[in-house]
Formats: sequence, C-alpha cells, structure tokens
Amino acid sequence: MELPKNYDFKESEQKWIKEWEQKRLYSYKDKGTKKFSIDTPPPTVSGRMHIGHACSYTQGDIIVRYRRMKGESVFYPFGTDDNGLPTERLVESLKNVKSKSMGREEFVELCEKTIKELKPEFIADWKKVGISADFENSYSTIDAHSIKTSQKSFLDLLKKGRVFQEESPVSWCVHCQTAIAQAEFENVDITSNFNDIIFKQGSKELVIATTRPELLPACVAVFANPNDERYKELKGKFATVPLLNYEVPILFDESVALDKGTGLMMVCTFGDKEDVEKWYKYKLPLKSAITEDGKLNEEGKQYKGLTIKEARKQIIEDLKKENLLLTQKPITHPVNVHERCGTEIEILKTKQWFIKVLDKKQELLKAADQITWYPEFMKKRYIHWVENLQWDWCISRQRFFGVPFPIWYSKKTGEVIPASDEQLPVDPLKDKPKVLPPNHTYADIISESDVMDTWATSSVTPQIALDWADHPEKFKEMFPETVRLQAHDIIRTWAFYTIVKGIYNNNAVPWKNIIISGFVLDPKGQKMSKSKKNTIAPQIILEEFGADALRYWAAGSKLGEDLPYQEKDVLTGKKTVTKLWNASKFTLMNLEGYNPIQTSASSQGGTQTPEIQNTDSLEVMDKWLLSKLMKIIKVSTESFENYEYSKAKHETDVFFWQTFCDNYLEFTKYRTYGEDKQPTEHGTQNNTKLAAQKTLYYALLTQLKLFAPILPFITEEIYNMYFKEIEKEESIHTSSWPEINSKLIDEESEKAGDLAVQINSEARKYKSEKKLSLKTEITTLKIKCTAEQKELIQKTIKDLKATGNIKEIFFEKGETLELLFS
RNA sequence: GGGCUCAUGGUCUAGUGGCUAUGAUGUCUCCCUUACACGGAGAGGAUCGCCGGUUCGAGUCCGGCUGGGCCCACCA
Repeated sequence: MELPKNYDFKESEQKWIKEWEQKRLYSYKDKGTKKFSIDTPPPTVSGRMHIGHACSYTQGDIIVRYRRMKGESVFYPFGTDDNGLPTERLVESLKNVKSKSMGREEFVELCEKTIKELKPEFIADWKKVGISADFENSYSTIDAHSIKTSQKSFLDLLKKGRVFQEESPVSWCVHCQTAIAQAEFENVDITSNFNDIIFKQGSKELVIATTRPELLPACVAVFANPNDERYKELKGKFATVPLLNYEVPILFDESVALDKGTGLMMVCTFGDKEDVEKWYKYKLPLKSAITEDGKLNEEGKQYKGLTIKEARKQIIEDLKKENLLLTQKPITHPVNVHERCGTEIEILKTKQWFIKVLDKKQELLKAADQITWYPEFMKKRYIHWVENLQWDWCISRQRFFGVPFPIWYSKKTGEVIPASDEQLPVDPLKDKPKVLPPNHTYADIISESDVMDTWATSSVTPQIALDWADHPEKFKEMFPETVRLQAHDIIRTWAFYTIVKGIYNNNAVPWKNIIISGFVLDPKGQKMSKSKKNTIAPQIILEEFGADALRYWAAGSKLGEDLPYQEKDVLTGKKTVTKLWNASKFTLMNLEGYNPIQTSASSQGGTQTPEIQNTDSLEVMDKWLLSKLMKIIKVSTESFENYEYSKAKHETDVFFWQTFCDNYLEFTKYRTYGEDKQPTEHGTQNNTKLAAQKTLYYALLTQLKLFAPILPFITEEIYNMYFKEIEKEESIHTSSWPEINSKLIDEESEKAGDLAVQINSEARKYKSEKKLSLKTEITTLKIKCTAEQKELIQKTIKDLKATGNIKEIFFEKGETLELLFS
C-alpha cells in the first residue's frame, strides 16, 4: 500500500464531512450500551462561528469522540439559539429596520426569514471543524417544539406557584424598551460628574451630591445618617427640590454613608437599587419621571420630552443660572449597562413575570453538590452567584420575537387564563384559550403580548433535546444528562437557569457533570473583542491550516483555562498532521506483503483487531515500543475519563514523535527494508521483519486511534486507505478504543530499549560534534558499564550496529556507563 | 472591598513531594541519510514571581507578599 506523496487536508476534510453525513455516522443509536448525552450551548445565529466557539466545541467534541469509540451510545444534539433580543438586534442591523416601528407580525416574519437564510452557512462552520454532533437532531430555540417545551415549563411552574406576576421596580433598558434580568447586566466604568446641588430647607441650604441631576423631578425624599451631627436638627423637616420647587421629607437611615458626598442623599424613584429599598422601607410615594423609551414625562414639568441626556444637560445649565450648582467634579464610577446594547440601566415600575429564585437559594446551592464540576473551582463561581442574587428572575420581555407566554387575562377579574397543555405551542395573540373561566366569553379576555426572555427557553435545552414535552418516558430514561459543556462566562446565566428549571420542573439537576471551558485570548493574553480589533476568524485558520490543526491547538489548553491564540501552535498541529501522514506512508510501505489476519490468533471474533497475542517472536525493540505504547493507552484513557484531553494529547504526541518516529522507525529500518538484499534461508519471510511488521501494524493503528478524537480527518483518511478493509469497521470513529494488553508490558525490554536509545543518541552526538554525516561509519565503540548493563545492551547490539553505523562494539567493566567512539 | 484563578528557559506550555524540570516555538551549528526540509541530528537557554514555614527532601503542600486575569459588590 502506498499513500500519495502529500496529504491534501482541504480535499480530505470536505470528503469526510460529506461521507460522515451520508453514512449518518453520528446519528443517535441506542446500542444498548452506557448512554452518554451532552448538552452544548446553542450558538446564536450571528452569521459566523468565532474562535471561542471553535475552541470550546472542539474540546467537547474530543470528549464525545472518545466516548463513541469506547462504545457508548452517544446522544449529541445540536441546537441554535435564534430567539429573543440577540436575533432582533441582528435583524435590525442587517436589514436596517426598527422593530418597534414595524408591525409585529411583519417583524417576526422577517426574523424567521433571516434565520433561515443565515443558518445553513452558520452550521456549516461547525461541521468544518469536525464537530460530530447529530445535526439531523438539531433544534432551534424558536421552533415549534422549543416553544412548546418552554411553554410547558412555564405552565408547570405556574401550577407549582414558582412564577408570579408583579408590578414592581424592574431593571429596564430604554434602548431595547424591555425589562431585563440581573444576569444581563454588565458593569462598565463611566466618566460623569458629581454635582453638588443646593436644596433649600427654609432659608437654609442643603448640599446634595448626585451624578444624576435629571432625576430631580423624581425625587421623593432626602436622606441623612441618623448619627450625622451636621443634620440632626433637620428631623421632621422638609426640603425643597430645586428648579421644580416641591417639598420632600428629610428622613434618616443608617445606610447613608457619612463620608460620601455631603452625607446627604436624594432618593428618586428610581435611580438605583438603594432607592428601591428605601422606597419600600419607608413607603415613599412613586414619582416616575422617565418613560419606557428614556424621556422625561409630565412629572418632568418644564423638561418634559427631553431625553435623559438632554435633561441632564439642561438641568445643570438651569442650576448654574440660578446659582444652585455649587461644584461639579468629574468622576469615573461603575454603572450597570445592558450587555446587549451598552445602554445604562434604568429602574422602572412595570408589570412583569418572575420566576421565584430568592426563596430557594438553599436548594439551588445544594444542587451544586449534585453535579461534578470540571474544573472543580468553577463550582464556586456558581455558588458565589447564587449567594449574591438580589432579584427574582424576570422572564418577561416587551419584545416581539420570542416565545409567547401561553396565557390570557380576564378583562373582568384580571385573573390569568393559562393555555391547556394539549394546545401547546400556542400564540395568545392568534389563538384562544380552550377553557374559559365561568361567565366569560372570548370578548372578555385579553392576550398577553410579552414574550419570554431568551434564557427562559435556553434553560430547557435538556428538556428540548430529550423531548420532555412529547415523550416523557423517553425523557426520563436520559434525564439527567451526562454532561453539560459551556464556557465560564455563562455560569450565572445558562448553567444557573438550567439548574433552576431542572429542579423546578423535573425535581433533579439537569446533568451529572459540567465541564467549563476557558476563553480564547489574543496572542498577548488579552481578551478578544471586536473593538480592540484583535479577533481571529477561525474560518481563516481552517482555510490555511485545516481543521485538524485548529483542533490540535484547541486541545492544548487545560479544561477551564484560558487559551491564548498562538499561530505557532496551530502550525505545530499542521506539522503533526504532516508527520502522521509521512510516518504512516513509511509504515504502510513496510507493511507491503504483510498479512495481518494470518498473525491473528483470535479468528473467532472475525472482525477483531489483529491483536498481538504472542510476544515470543518479537525483538527487544518491538517489545520496548509496545510496552511503552501500553502505558500511553493507559494514561490517555485515564485522562479522557477525567476530561483531561490536553494531557492525553500531550502524551500521545510525545510518544508518536519521539518513541515511534525518532527511535523505533529508525531502529527498525534495517529490518524492514531490503529484504531482497538479505534473503533468508529457505526463502521464507524473514522473522525479524515479520516481527517488525506485526509491531508496526499494531502500533500505527493504535496511535491513529489515540489521535482520532483530536485529529478526526487525517486519522480517518489513513484508516480508510489501509486499515478499514482489514479491521472491517466503516470508520475509525466507530472503531473500538485501544485496550491495554497486559502481555505486552515488559519492563526489562523497556530498560534494554532505553539503553539502546541512549547509546544511539550518544553516537549521533559524537557525529554531530565531529561534524560528521550521520552516514559515517563508526569503527569501534568501547562501552564501559556494569555487568547488568552489558547484559541489557547485548540484547540490542544488532540494532545498535545497524542503526548507528557502528562496526564493532567492545565492552569493558566500569561503574557507570561510559562510551568511547572512534 | 469580597471571592476565584494564574505566575516555570525570549515566547507559549507539561509537571500525582523524590534521581540530571516536559514539550513546542524561536536562536545557533551541522545534514536534502532511499517516510518526511511542514524534515533530521546536535547545542545553548529556567536561581520554577518574592519571603517564610512543614518535610530527610518543595516547582509541587501551608501562610504571607507582589503582579496579571476573571467574577461579584460598590452606582446617592
């Protein structure tokens, strides 16, 4: 068998992607073996896969491919997250439209159309990196099945009393014009001004420091610390709000910092969480001055109609005019903004749906212990987040493109009218409830027009994939899933919310294990971002180096650890692919005329790998290689079991380059080529050649298998060209994972082989120092060593002479090993 | 301010308390040896961030410090 001179990764990768798909190699089949199910993040259809996706999915895929080879029944669905704000924003910018100024139906249609356009190309990128998901079993978080599942989850929680609707101060994005959840906050430092503003108390001037003068019309009280000597006499008095000239009470609370600003603070409805707390605690009146689209309303009096920014500017100007602005200090302070658009978050009193989480903190913390976290410390991030939760989970969004709430309301009583399970999926704007409350007609109901938060649906990915809505029995068989794979940035959202739903809906944590991958950083270790222009497109890497090379790089990071992108590592991957090709080419060349089936003692299995059953015929160097190979199988298997793919990769890599290529192939060259030069007596096959062939066959196949999860294309190519016919398994990826053959562990041969390697390397060094070609013959080698060492060295003397071009070798007694060349 | 995490040759990285600290890349020298120049052989290059402790023995365990990164809190 002769392989072509060069490996064309582009051609090969394309071919295998197509073939795997045609053969439905990765479709879910219940083989009656241990089940392995994996929950991977449905990426948002953003047009293109980014490098972080490529890396993290590859890491997951490596684990899945290992499991598949172990013979487990792999359930690996693939989803896309198409619903909600991210898609709306994408469509708005792509199609240059504004959802709120378009008809709802028209906009939803446009979203659906856009997704359809983008999706195939989007998914193609995942296939290109060799992700072995069951793409036939793919879901979209906005398809009918996902909507049904998500609505079922909601109705279930409604029955269980875990969701509630309330009109309360809620974080709000004035740009997206919707309520948002705590998990969607992003903290940024903003430069602003700290303004010392004069309030009047009778004729007295009270100085209040604020960064938000535009909220003056929403001011409902002034607060001081009860221990603040400066303000004690203000008790029971009122202050006049400047410019707007109305009175608010002066109150006292321990939470007011004495040293911040002037020690006086104004409470507005609402500037921040602090205001909300005082508003509740002191039952203050509500004075909302900000509209849902971020303008001042009639409460703003003369400032009505101005945007927040304009109002701020105008109020400052007016304060200056009236000499009510004492000082203005520029400051930089942290502000919560909406992660999707960067707009500063407002707090508005609106009616929203919530999932109760604050009262179940203890259970949610306990859940962390029922899941094994890889790496373990990531568990703390989850715990930390749960402990610090401030708000219940607000799941309603005043948007168009999302999963509708499966409910209507009664105009008469205001009560909630839920859809019935059997009518899901339902759109209350189009459909009618099956069951009406007594004395109601369809004219008496109003439809809920809000949609659910994206996370309310992506938090049920296990339930969607395992078909909780339609096949609850099948669902029970597989739930909880084996593994969740995700990055650490969404522990507080995706991991947390999925756990919430698992526990609330199904009384169990959703997976037994969670593996958290790190971030891809730029070569300098900086976070990648579009604004920094330091992003790297995986498509370019794929084009230039190939998927195997990209995967090789991705396999290099430890789980949970951030990985700087280094092109040299991808290049090393490509070199490994090339080396694998060349080493295989050489090996297969040497297997010319070799019939592996004959040497297989176990003919019963028929299609089994021709195992090496008998080591008697093997030479020391063969035993040396195989014994070391067994240890690599052991380490690699153990590492994969613990999701430590980078360790498995490293060990296999070092073995392949050093043990196999640099040494074993060199040591056996003289045995494998030139049979016609030294025909053996009786014309039968040379025994040492046959031994080498046996070893080569088994060692190469094993190494291909060990590399297969990481380098699926090159290994499949080589397997297909030679091994497939003999092994009778259609793909290396469905072939069995190598097992340790304890008969092949041979410490003595390892020692002897190591000595031979050492001596050979000294010989090379000698030649290099003398600037001699490696072909140069060494006349004599005098070896000083112990009797024990001599015995070992004598076992490989033939190999040493041939490999190192050494004519004669003499021994002399010595304490330590000493080599004298001449 | 709280929490987590990291610190190893120029750069990136491996490293279950134990003999000369892994590999890659880059540098230098030699070599197109019939698998591979996307290669081979060799050389040089690390007081394993700093201080202290535990131990016969610490890159590895403990405490403190310094410096990165991330998360959370701080928004008057």
